[in-house]
Amino acid sequence: MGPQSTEVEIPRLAAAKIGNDVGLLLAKLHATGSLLNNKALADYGLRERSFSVLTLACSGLEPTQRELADFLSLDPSQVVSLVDDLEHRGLVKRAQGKQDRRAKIIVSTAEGRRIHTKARAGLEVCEQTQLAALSEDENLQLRALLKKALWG
Amino acid sequence: MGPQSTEVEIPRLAAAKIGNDVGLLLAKLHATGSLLNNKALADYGLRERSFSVLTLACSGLEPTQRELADFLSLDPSQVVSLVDDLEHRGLVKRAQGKQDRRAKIIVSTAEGRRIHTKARAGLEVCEQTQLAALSEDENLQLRALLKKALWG
DNA sequence: AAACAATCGTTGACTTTTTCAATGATCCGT
DNA sequence: ACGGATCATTGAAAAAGTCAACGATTGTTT
Repeated sequence: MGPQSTEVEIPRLAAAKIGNDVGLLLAKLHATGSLLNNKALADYGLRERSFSVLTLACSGLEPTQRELADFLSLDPSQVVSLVDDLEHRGLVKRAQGKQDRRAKIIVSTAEGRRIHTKARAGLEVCEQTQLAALSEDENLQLRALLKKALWG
Repeated sequence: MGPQSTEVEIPRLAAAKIGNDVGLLLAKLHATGSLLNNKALADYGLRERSFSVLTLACSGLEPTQRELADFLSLDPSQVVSLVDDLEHRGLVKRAQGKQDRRAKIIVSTAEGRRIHTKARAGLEVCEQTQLAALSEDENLQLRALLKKALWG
């Protein structure tokens, strides 16, 4: 079958023009990454999104649900589900907004922070696996470029 | 409300650790990009995915549906739907596989290539808009890094 | 050559996710 | 105090994703 490395082989179709489309590249890397991430997070009963919410709840930034929805590109109703789940499991809790009593601030519990620390460790291994083809420098470059593209 | 540029402002939550997660950055850039891309493609009755299929059908690589599914990270049944739609509109057609008569090769029609050329032009404007914060060099770097991460 | 397991595209059922409008509570500007 | 806007929440409808089964065909084993 010819030479075969342990790496993922380049698919024949990558030669097409579309192999340069940022949209497709993002979609594909995101798809494969999500698969790995969700698998890694399953050990802690989390998925990519609930992990994101948990992380932000642990950040000390005291995000409101609206902020979570905007930041994570989710519908507000989806945030309700995610927070419901995390709250039922005692990992986060809803607190009343400080200036705005309509808003609810999501904060982590001690248990939530415990789980988050563990899960994050698992995820970082996972991320390293996904970007194994990149050097340390390139890894940092990629993050920087993505951030710049998003927020200038 | 303080100074306000025409650019997207940096959300408060981007300061969190998760603002460095490759997974989240990919998800977010992909989400905002898809929105723009689908909007741009709507003029031609296409969406991101059908455009991808059409592009590959126009590539001369004669992809099978299985290859499309693998390359685009889709379930084979989703490819069936996408090809059905494009075929009904006369943009692509199914041809019998050459070595393997089970497989079906997706090739573009003249009309398909015509639409594709137009749609691609629209998309490129769109991509440029999305990555406006990046310089020409950075734009190329980003593509290169994404490709390397995917295929080494 | 006959039998067997594996693969391709397709279908249909099932689950999950997304989208959207409506609601009560609260905020803000007038 | 009034009116319009925003927040979280609910529930319903639409879209997308997942998965197992099928006929046709392939490659392999015997």
